[in-house]
Amino acid sequence: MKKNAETANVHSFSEGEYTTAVLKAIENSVAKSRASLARHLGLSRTTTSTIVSGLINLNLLEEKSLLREGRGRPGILLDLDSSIWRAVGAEYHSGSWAFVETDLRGSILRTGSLKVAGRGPDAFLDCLAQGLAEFRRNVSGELLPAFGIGVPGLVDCDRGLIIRADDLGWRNVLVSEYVEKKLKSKALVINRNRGAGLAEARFGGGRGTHQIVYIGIGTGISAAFIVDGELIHGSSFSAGEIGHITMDKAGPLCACGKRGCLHVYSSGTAMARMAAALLSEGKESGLKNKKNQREPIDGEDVCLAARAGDRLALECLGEAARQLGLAIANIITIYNPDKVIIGGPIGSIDSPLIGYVRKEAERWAMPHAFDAVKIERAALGESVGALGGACLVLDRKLSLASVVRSK
Amino acid sequence: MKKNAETANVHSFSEGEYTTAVLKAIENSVAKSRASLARHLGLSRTTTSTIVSGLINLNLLEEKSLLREGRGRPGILLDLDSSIWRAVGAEYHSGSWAFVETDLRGSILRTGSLKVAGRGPDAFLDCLAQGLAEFRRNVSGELLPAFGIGVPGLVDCDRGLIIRADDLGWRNVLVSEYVEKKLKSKALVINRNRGAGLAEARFGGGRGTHQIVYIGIGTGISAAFIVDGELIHGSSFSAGEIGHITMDKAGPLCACGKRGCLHVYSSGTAMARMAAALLSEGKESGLKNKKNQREPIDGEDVCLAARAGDRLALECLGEAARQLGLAIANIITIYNPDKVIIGGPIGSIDSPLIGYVRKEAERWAMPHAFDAVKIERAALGESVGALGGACLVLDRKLSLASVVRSK
DNA sequence: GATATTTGTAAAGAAACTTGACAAAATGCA
DNA sequence: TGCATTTTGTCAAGTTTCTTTACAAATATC
Repeated sequence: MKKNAETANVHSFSEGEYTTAVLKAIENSVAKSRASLARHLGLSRTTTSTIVSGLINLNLLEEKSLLREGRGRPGILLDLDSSIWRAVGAEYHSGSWAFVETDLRGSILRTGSLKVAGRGPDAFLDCLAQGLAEFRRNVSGELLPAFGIGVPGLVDCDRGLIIRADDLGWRNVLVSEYVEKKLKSKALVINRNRGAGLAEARFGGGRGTHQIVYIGIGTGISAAFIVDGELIHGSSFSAGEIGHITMDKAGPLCACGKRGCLHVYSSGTAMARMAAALLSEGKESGLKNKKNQREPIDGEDVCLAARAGDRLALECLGEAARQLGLAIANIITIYNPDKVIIGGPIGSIDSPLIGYVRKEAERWAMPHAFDAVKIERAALGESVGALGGACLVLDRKLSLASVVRSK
Repeated sequence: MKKNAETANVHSFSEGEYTTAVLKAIENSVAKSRASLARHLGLSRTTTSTIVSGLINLNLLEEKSLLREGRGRPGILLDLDSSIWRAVGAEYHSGSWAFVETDLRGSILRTGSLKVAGRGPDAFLDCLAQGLAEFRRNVSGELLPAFGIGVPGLVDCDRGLIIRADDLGWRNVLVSEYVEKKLKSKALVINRNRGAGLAEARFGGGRGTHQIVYIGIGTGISAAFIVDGELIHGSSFSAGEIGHITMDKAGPLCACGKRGCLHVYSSGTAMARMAAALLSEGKESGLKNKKNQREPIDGEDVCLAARAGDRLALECLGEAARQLGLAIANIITIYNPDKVIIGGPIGSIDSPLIGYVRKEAERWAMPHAFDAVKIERAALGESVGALGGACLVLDRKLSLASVVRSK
């Protein structure tokens, strides 16, 4: 497809509609060879061949084995070329920056981290730029010239800034601007939880599904809604903020000033508070030891104890699941997703939580919608937030790779 | 754009990507003249001119006045041509079929209705086919060869059937198949409430917004989620069924078998039940007269009485709004829409309901999301459901018109 | 009234896609 | 085994779509 000179990118290789479609079809495994691509996209085999050649030249695709299926000459299996291009993503989490380097298929090749020295957005940004500069030095291939960055708080993805992060007390942190100035490379910013959801949708359990809901549980709770691989941002970038839906108008006071938010029942913070309260009532639990060590109990401790069978911890999880299950039930009824993925530092733990949630959701969701949904634990590991950042870069691999090669 | 012969539509006129884009740009008023279209779509003025000529030839666009803005030669204002093509939509509602004829801009030119004689899906379908056959005879222009049909219940839009309509006790009603056989014309089927939401999004208060939520309140409650003009169907076509989200696990029993559904608090049925209960307690109200007439009070009666200032009716509305407002607050927090449109037979009445809901929603929604949303009453009138059907036809005006003209 | 600016169209050329043909590589059947 | 059948991938030639360049028409500004 040709473009007007006023807005055109002048490259040796076309970035047309069909080129994107070919890449997507291969990514989603809906087509495997040139001929099946042609059938799937309604293009001639010839054109498909030309497009594929271009993508192979750009090292975005590679030919693999032969496809022996049915009779006739076997096709050549095509897949993303994982040998050349690299994406770098970052995520800020509990005082540190985590970095990942991935190939085009989203496989993590290398990780890194850097603890932020100091407080406030300046130290936060400074450490990010330093960490990225260091991390990109050791990239094992050709770097796609952009960084994807997962950060806490409400993010304006268009302008690349944190509108506000209430936990940290920050407002209007210009992340993209800072990184782009320091590193002379494009920076794409996303809420870290939404990024994790995107990563799960693309590379985790969400592969091949149309509508997924990712629910990230850590100290807080938030969600990501993904329709056909695209994140729903909302009109002011707050779609998915389920932590502050009201479960009970007369419930306990939440930090946000309202009462009975999901946050006060089912977040890691809530689990920890509940456990501490029960312990101070004198109930028996393996968590006592931890308490004696003067380090406060957190949500992860509770989940791990529950996994080990601790009765007090199980009680806390059950209580959290009662409200979380109801919230998920209502989301399933409202939104009718294919899949609900439970992740985040707490949600990823192989604890009884997901079983409780599933049972509760089944009880309250509309049966038709519940029958269509699978509720699963997140498939990806710890670096999923930074991987979410890398997703943003990988989404643009075609244009990024073209820019590099046209130089 | 050329298509492979295997899947191609052989027409005199191209239905390419850009042609669709030109139509959409004009519909959404993002561009007005050939030159502004060219800039907006990144095309040359020449190509844009060619595409526009084709659309004018097909009577989809027309030239209107000159655009005198700034200096230079004035452009020619383009708009949808409302003089030739007609779309027909239908909706089933309380025992009758309603029909509308619209022009390309969604203006209603003519309405009609037909009462269904008999019960059950056979009479329902028979009457639909009869009514459409009669209604299309008097179309005032050229008919786009498809019918858009809004029906109650859970609808499989791909296959054009009612999966189930619990209120009526029906299952697997093959609407498209029947209509297409009887009328030799394509039939597009949608849930009537979702259709109404689509109509409001396209032609009502939702014009120009990105994410809208339409909430239809009649005897039941359901919603439609529309992102960038496209309806979210969900994985099994039940996205938007908010009538059966659980507001209170210990609430009153709902017809669906669960407790405390939104339906039992805020539907028209619920309002009527509440009013009847208060009356039987001996409370004073203008609704008494109605009751004496041995015709049961319904939700509309309550809303109309409330509008007139009746205290008992106002109490019922306030009670309904308390739960509805909370539900909407949570939807706003979760989904962060630009606009929430309250419609349906009950929601469309200019009663105090919307004021109550707004107040309640403000109280419980996350402030950031609430600040970004407008809560409004539906702008379109009674025939909105059938207009929703017509929307489905108008969405395909390009290909439908091409098919007709290529004959 | 002259100049600058913008619009819409025409003719020629470039780019993208298709058609038809053919060699290559497999299967299926005699 | 051999031969017909099927399917893939590519080449050359042709068609369609879009762009570039050029120009007349219609307005605002000075």
